[in-house]
Amino acid sequence: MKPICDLLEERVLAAMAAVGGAGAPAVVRPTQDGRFGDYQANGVMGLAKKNKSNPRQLAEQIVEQLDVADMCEQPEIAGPGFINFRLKPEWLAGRLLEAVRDPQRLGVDAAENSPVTVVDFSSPNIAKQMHVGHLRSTIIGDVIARVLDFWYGEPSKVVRQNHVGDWGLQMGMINVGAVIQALKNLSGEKNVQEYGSWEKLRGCIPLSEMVFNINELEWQYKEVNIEIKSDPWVENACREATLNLQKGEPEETEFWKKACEVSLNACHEIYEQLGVKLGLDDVCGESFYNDRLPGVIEDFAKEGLLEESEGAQCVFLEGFKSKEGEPLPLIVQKSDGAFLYATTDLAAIRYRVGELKAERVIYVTDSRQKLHFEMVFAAAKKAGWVDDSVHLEHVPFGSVLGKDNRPFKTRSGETVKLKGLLDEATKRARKIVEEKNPELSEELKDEISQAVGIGAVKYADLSNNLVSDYVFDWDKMLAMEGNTAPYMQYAYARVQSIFRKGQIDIDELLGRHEQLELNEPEELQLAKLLLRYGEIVEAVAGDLRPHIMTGYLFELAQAFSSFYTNCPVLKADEAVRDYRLLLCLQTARTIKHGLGLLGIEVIEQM
RNA sequence: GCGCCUGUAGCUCAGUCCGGAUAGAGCGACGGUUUCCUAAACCGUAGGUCGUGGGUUCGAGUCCCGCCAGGCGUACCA
Repeated sequence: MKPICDLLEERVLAAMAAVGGAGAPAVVRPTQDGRFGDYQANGVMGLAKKNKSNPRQLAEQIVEQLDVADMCEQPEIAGPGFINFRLKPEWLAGRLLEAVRDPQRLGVDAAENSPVTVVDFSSPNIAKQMHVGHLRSTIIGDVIARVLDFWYGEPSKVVRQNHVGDWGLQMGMINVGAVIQALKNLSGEKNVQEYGSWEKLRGCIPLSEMVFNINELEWQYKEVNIEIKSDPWVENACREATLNLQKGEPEETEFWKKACEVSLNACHEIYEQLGVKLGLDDVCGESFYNDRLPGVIEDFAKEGLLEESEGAQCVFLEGFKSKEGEPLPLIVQKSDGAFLYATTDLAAIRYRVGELKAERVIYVTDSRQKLHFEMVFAAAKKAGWVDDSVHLEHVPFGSVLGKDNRPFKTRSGETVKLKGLLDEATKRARKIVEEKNPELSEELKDEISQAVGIGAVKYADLSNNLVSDYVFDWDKMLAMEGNTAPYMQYAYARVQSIFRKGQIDIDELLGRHEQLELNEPEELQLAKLLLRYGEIVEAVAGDLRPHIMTGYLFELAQAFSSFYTNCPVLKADEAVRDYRLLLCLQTARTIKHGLGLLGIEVIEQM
């Protein structure tokens, strides 16, 4: 089904063309105020200005040409030249019925000619547990992938990429850390200073026999950082270990593989807990691009773009300036010969465009990396690796802040681990369920607290405009009132309880109805909102801004709550009862689907 | 210094890309609603120099220029 907005747009355009205004935009929008009808066309005033004609007279001419009698009441001209449309209840009813008959897509058409799209998100580091710093990328990226996947339709054109940090010096560091720790365990608090080099250190313990979990790995990593400060040779040992790994030494490689496995398993437990669709298949980390890095440099050199500056290999791009006003380079190879993240990102672009055949690549990272991506994109274009048919997009987002308006930390100043955060969310939700509905079964309480707790964290994040920072506030996100996950889930549970109480057979209900009537204002309001779902999906897919969806769902849930209190369903006369049941059905589906695109679960009871 | 982002009701924020009608929500405050499908709800009231000064326009929260405040970034971390 074509969105109502688009239908009206077409009709207005046709009418405008008929009075000599072909090519001018119709600017059809939903009205902000119900007194002006449901939709309005604002394009007439612009056209009048262009033609130097009287806007109200022009509007009259256009309205005479307008053919909208099937869907709207007689359009009205208002103010300086707005055309207002009020949709006919019977037309709305018919359309709603059509949407109800499409349980898969809810009457939302898939986009045409959608591009193969890579969504790069989450990107945690090996050897460290995921923390709040990964929260936004992970859930926003997941939402973008879900929305585009639905909007693009079958077959899927969305490729998820988890660009994990699994290479570089930190890999050597965890290796050194693990050995030091193992030695300490064997010989008490013995000082490791005597070893003096990686060669001696690694000889003490067979790397392949080491066993560790993610907590140990992380702790060891921190310990190494401390050791480096007291024993300078440790830093060299880390470099040697890293070098051995890069050379493919079997022992270091095996250790590295195990560390990756342990870390990734921990990440995937978090994804599962969060309900994020990101699998091991989607992992394509820095190490993957390792042997493609020299090629990046070579190609820049071939294109004549490579310049040496202060010992580093750089690409200079127009429009980027440093502090001193000098040209700001994109460094692709450090003076010591090592590659850095710009190099890896460039190699990744080439891989995605060249081998994954991506036509659109979306990077979901915090806004501090904006400049980095601007430069990387510019460099990739300058080198000719991407042409104008490929869209590289950075979706920047703000930080998660604590109540003090500073980056979110624990009381002792540590980074907040995602595991603990999510567990606490569920725990807090559980406490509320216990208070509100102590009679539910334990199993149900668990299910509810899971959905509500995790949903609250995600919803709170997604309902903010991406670019702004937001303050992490348990009480606010778990509140039942306001634009929150629990409010939305509650609205859904209330609809479902109607079907449960009335023992409604949905197939039978659907089979029984060839028509639908909308009479009460609450019914009409609900129907109009339900029919806007497609417009919303399109807007979210187009702008990549999930809060458009949360805003819509909130409005929908409010409209339903109002309908629910004012229009009894099960107690209504048979015909009215069925019309209302259909409204309920579509409401439930839309909330479930919309929350689904946001990666948030619904529950049948709460 | 330069660049980017942000500044809208007591608080949290939509609306700014693409200019349209009397600037919208939620929370909090105040008042009302429960013999009735989940009151984790609903209905109502109060509350705004849209940071600020200019400009463009029939029309500016929205576009342009200046200024103020905060955050972030700004050559070998990611």
